Amino acid sequence: MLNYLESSNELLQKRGYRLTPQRYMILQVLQEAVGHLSIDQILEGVRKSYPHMNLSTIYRTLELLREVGLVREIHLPGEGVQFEIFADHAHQHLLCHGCRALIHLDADLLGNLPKQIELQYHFYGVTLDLLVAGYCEKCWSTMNAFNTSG
Amino acid sequence: MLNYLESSNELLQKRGYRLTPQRYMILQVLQEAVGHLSIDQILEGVRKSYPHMNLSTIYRTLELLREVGLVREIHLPGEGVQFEIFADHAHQHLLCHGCRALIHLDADLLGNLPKQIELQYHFYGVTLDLLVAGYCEKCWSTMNAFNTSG
DNA sequence: GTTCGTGCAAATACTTTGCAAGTCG
DNA sequence: CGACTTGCAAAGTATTTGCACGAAC
Repeated sequence: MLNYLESSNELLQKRGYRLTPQRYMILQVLQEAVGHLSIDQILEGVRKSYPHMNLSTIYRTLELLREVGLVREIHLPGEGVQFEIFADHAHQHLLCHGCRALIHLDADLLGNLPKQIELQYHFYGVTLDLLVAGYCEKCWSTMNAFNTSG
Repeated sequence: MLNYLESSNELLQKRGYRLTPQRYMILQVLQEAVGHLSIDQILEGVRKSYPHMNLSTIYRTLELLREVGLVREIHLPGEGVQFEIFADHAHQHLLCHGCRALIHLDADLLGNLPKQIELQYHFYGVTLDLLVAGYCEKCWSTMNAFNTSG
């Protein structure tokens, strides 16, 4: 997928930034990842090919890439920040409050909501992030053992 | 709303915990708040009536209350963790990547999705959190000034 | 008296910043 | 040369932990 990295380069240049080796490597790691990565995972990933990579460079780079719209950050309860390539798809997670199990939902649950919101609120390039949190069967019964009077 | 605090007490007791003055105050502050509060806001709030309140007590208490299901944590891009009384309503935020403006959406955008998910995934007591992120009109044009070739 | 909870101080973890040196246009 | 970047070290924040003391069961 050189195309992606090339177009990233263009975008950065237009904003007066360079696609340095470090930035390139970070984008590459993010791109090759299936989902979102934590700061540490990114660091690790880059260090496989460039052991010298510095943590503060990661932070600075991610902030830059976020600002120009190449990556986005994801927050999930109980976890640190994570990052991923900015893509035009909805995120849908199902989280159990009890055991903190996290499931990715694939079904298209949100339909044409994005369009609807763009029109209604004059927002553009919107992505949706749905977090469904509740209790899985197991944790639910644990909860209820305490909740029901008696 | 003494009822709420009383039932919190019951719940805690059942799990072998006590509703100490500190915990009581924290719940009270959260309850009186309109929306979600940051750790600092909670500390501040409690200190109005009890200047001695300690930060680590806040952390420990929130973790406890979260675990028993009385409060929940909320993460929004670019902000620290926030907490609120666990209530059975959906959160819907609209965030601008550019200026980080945050808008609460009131409309009922998600319909019967909760029920649907409970049935389909065997999760219970689910709440939904929708984060719609995009660019507001102003930031969108700024972006485009850079994005369009030329 | 034993378990639970708090305050305080110290330890960790996470993130940002300042600066000297290197790279690219 | 001048603007942009990085690595490193240091400074900041945020969060967690250990422990002695006090309160509740």
